[in-house]
Amino acid sequence: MKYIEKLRNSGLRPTKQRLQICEVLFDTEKTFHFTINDLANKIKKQLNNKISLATVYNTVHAFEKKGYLKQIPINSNQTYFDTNVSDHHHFYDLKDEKLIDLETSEVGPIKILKQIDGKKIKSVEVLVKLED
Amino acid sequence: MKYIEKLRNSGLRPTKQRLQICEVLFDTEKTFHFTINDLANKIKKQLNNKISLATVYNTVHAFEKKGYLKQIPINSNQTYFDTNVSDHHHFYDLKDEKLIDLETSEVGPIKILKQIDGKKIKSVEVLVKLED
DNA sequence: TTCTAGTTTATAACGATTCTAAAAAAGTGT
DNA sequence: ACACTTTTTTAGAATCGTTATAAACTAGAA
Ligand SMILES: [Mn+2]
Ligand SMILES: [Mn+2]
Ligand SMILES: [Zn+2]
Ligand SMILES: [Zn+2]
Repeated sequence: MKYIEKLRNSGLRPTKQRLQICEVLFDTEKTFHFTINDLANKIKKQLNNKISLATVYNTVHAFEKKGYLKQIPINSNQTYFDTNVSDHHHFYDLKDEKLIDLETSEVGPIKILKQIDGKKIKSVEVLVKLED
Repeated sequence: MKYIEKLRNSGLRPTKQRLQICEVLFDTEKTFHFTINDLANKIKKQLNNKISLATVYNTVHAFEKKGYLKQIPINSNQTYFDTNVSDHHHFYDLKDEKLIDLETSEVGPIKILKQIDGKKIKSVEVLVKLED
């Protein structure tokens, strides 16, 4: 299995559950956005297999910490994650409540002209809200 | 009271509670960021007066709908609001979990080179995450 | 195999937010 | 002032996403 090494190198034991979640998250043509609930449902359908919700939470947070997932800063009752961990931005369709990727190359260079003493910039993320 | 008209013009009855919340939110030198809980505490201290938490929620949402407050897109267990309703951006200090304003004039012009069919851009918000 | 630390699991707990329904207040007309 | 309607406030309950718990299980090492 191609994820065993990846997990081992991260200090995460390659358990059956983690490998299955890897499949669902990373064995895809395209990257995607999801909530924990989305993911739990996807696992059930796609793998015909129940993984405890607590494990889904634990795994998603572990993967996020290792940089295999990103959390998307948006206001929602649920937290959104992204399997696209490259630097990029998002459209948020307010009506459909859907996220759409906006690549860095699709946004002109962003100049931050203010500095905060003793702090470094870790990331710059743009959220473009859409209406009809 | 200077907020009576403002509320009436918005179709909101100028109740004692709403006027008091207006004072706390808008009778300040500087704009600020807050959570519902922050606000409830501020009311208690500043006005020596209890307002039901449900009313604080209702009022904040009513004010947001009327455009007197903005919600800040950020991932936190609590929702952050902003009394600065002008178009502007934010730094987020990951360590101190604090928001800092970043004015539009302090960010170079942002070009969005991608369009979504049938949708208009409502807002463009930048979140700059800070680390030490 | 035996041991140990890490992981999974069902379930409880937590906490921010929303809902409920009854009481209070605001607005309107007389 | 009064009667009447509509909006608002309120305490408390309910909801629901997320986190904590603690017991059972498992991976990896010796
Ligand atoms: Mn989380
Ligand atoms: Mn809200
Ligand atoms: Zn994305
Ligand atoms: Zn602000």
